Amino acid sequence: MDMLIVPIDREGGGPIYGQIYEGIRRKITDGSLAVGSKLPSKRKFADTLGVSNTTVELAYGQLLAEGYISSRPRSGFFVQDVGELAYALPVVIPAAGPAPAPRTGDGFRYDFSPGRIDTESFPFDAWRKQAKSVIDESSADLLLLGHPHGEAELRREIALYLNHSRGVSCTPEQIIIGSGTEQLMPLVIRLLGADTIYAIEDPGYPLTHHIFRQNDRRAIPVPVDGEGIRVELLGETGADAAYVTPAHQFPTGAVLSAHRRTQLLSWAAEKPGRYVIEDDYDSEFRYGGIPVPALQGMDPNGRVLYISTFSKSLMPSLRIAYMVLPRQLLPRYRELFAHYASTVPRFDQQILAGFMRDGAFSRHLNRMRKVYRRKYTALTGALGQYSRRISFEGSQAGMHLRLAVVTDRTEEELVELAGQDGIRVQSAGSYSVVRSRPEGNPEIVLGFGGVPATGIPEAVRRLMDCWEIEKDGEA
Amino acid sequence: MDMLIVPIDREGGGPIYGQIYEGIRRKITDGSLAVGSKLPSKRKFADTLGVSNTTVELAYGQLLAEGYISSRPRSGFFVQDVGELAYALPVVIPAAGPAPAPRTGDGFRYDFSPGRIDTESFPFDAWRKQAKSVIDESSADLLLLGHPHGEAELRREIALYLNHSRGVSCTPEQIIIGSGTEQLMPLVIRLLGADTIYAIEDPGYPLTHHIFRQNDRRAIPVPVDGEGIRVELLGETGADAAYVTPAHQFPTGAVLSAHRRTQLLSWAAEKPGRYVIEDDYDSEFRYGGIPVPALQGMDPNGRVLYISTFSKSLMPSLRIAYMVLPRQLLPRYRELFAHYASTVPRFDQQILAGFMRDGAFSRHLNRMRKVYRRKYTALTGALGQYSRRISFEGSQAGMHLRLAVVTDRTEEELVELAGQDGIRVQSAGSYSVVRSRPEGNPEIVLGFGGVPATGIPEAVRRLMDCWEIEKDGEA
DNA sequence: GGGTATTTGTCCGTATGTATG
DNA sequence: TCATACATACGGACAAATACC
Repeated sequence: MDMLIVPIDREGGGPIYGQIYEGIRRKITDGSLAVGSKLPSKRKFADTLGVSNTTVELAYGQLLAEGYISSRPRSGFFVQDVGELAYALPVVIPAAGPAPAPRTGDGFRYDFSPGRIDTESFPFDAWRKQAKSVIDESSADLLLLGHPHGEAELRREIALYLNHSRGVSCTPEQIIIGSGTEQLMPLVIRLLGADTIYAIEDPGYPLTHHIFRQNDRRAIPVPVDGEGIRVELLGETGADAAYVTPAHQFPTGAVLSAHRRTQLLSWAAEKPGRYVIEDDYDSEFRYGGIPVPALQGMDPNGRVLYISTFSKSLMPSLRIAYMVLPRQLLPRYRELFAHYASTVPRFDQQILAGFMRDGAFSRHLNRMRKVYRRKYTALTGALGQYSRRISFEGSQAGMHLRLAVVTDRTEEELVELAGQDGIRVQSAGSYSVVRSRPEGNPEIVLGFGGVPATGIPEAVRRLMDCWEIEKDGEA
Repeated sequence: MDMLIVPIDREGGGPIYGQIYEGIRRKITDGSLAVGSKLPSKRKFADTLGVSNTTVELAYGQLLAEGYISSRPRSGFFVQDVGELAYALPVVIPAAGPAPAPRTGDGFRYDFSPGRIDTESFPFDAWRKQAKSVIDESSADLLLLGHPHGEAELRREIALYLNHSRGVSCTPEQIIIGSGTEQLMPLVIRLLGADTIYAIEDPGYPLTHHIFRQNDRRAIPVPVDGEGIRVELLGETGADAAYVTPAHQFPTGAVLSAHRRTQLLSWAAEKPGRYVIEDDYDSEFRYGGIPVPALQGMDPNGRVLYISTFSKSLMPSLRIAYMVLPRQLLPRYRELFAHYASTVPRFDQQILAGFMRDGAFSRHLNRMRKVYRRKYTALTGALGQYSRRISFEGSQAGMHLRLAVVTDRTEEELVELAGQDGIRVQSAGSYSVVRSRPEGNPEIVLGFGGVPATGIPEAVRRLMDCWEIEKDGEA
């Protein structure tokens, strides 16, 4: 056997044993060391390399643990057959790139995507405090699975919040914590059975439509007007369940009118097995008028499944949402999903529970209401200067606005033009289920959550410039 | 020398070395450790207790200084004759602490449920370190949604780990991070299309069967024997995809034999559209023989979907799992799930990525391997004393064992009897799809992950007592 | 071919640097 | 600064395997 050498860098190369391990591993995987061949003995190799035999021992031990070599006691170490490496070479993974791309909104100067939130006013300190306290006080117990419906502490805080602030009437037992609408909705779909037909808002939240389709459920689009979904059309659809966003319809921004609310609840009560799925995704933010209480609280019959999320009110990356089930559905839910564990990490649930318990969540909401109100007024103010060509409905809520633009261009062209100028916007048409607007003006959805209030005037000016829309007084 | 054990409390029990010192001192003074007998070597003891060499060294140094033991260089430490010196030493008075909450796992004294892990050896410090660094350095950017397939940093670390520790050949682009098998499998099911028929192991992992059923997919049970799933029967099933646990079959513990691996991969390659779903849930833990490389790495044709989780290797409550998709399925995956966001909080993903990058994960795995090996040997050792009535296969892997018990009782009766005595066990029959064992001895699955090694002998004794099974020598 | 010297893996005690709080 | 814990590295003792006479 000729002499095996691996280069050793005693300074910056990391642990010596690691370098030895790595050198040998490479020689084995690239075939320089034949299967079955004997490695130098620990002592010999240690002498050759000028290190102690324990160092070599550590390296050999590592290789042994990973199955690259085998040890025959008092004989030596031998290269193992690490498999048919001929056609399954380990992939070389590039070193961790340097700066992970500054992420300036994917290259957009202003990003009006709905779903983006304000990141400047997040109470990092309060959140960190909770996180540290949860992590520091974490007992071994927190490693094990928690309650399948979510941590009791968090469900309690959510129940308190819902009762006080949203007019939702529920106990912690009715609450199911999940990772988001896209995770909770399939559960709802299975809970309501395979034969249920759903009515959905058109235009509406596209992800939900997607979910119905992917779960092989029928979803009938029902038109939306200024008062929200046209409840009077529900009867014709043959639907058993209606998915609605009463507080602030997406994307039109309409608030479901009181009359239609009553209508909707009566529709649900008419037949056994009918349900309303109330998605209350951004109800926390209203900038004028009275807060719209949840539909769920107006329903004496337990026909409303209430579903909401912390994506808008805290951060999208947290991935915590929840739903409130009517009591009569609980037994069936438990039966169906007896084997399921909660999909949300317990640490995060505990952090959030603490955050709410401390009152940090309500303080945060109060602050954010002001922040978003400023953005809202800045946006409506800026847009108001173009009222000859731009119209929008001011529902004074949420984090998005829908514009109608008087122009010859199509929605797609407007989106494209804005994009070329570094401004991301979405066409309203992309949220339509039934594409039924070749006539009428093109419409654009502006999500203002992620745009700094100070930048909004400029953003609007650039937008109008690139769409060649002049101010009311000009031209 | 039989194993010396001292209880260690990592949280409130004060310095570890002090606890070790105190434990040994007591054993010496009360005579449990005979004069002249050899203490475990520092390394061995450190391994046994799951602490570092130096920690034991401190304890031994203290005992040495106080004359309880003597050191013979390069031989070991030996118990000195301390005579009646014992009671002259200061007595340690236990801190007043509030009743330390027995926490006996839902009222069970010993919980042999599979899926439970060891919580005593979790590296809280390393985890906390990462968590704090992520939280402290978190920029506002981390509040927004991340990559839908999971954080790039984490996918990179997983790819590195899989390539060099599991023989899985993949790049980060192939990896999808999810909240668990129950969240990832439905994606797989939709990815492979509505018409796919699945072959599943019988007996097998019940949750997966559940998922197939709830997603309206056909799943054909295929029997499992000592070499794993009977691949030769796959052809008859008409299945297009096979869900298997090759590294350590659940619940039988069988390792899929080399021959069947080849067979399985050829079966998959035979027809276009055939796939193998490899669930590698607890492959990290093998206590003897060579580590079984993943099937995925042996497959040149891209027919294996590899799926695994951190539930066993870190903690179930973290809710992070991942899958590796064959390259040719990536376009379809992106198309189908374009609208989906990752369901795992970004904070947790970043923490885990840092934990892996630091090497803390591999260290943890190495330590846990030792911990579980101890439990495994303790369990097999204890059970070995009842070999006339109890048989089991020692696959030297994973965190569970399957026993066959010679008795007139049914599996249910055995489970019930154990439960009455505060011991939770599961019947093997509960994992069968086709109930086909009225004949034959009842079988029990013991998950030893969550039972302290020190308690295993007693747990087994109690179990045998309540089942009225006598030791080999007795009766 | 049987005894012996050497080689070898394994296990051991020890020392130092570092991170953390 | 100090206590604690760990990773890394050093060199020696031991017994089994091997090579050699």
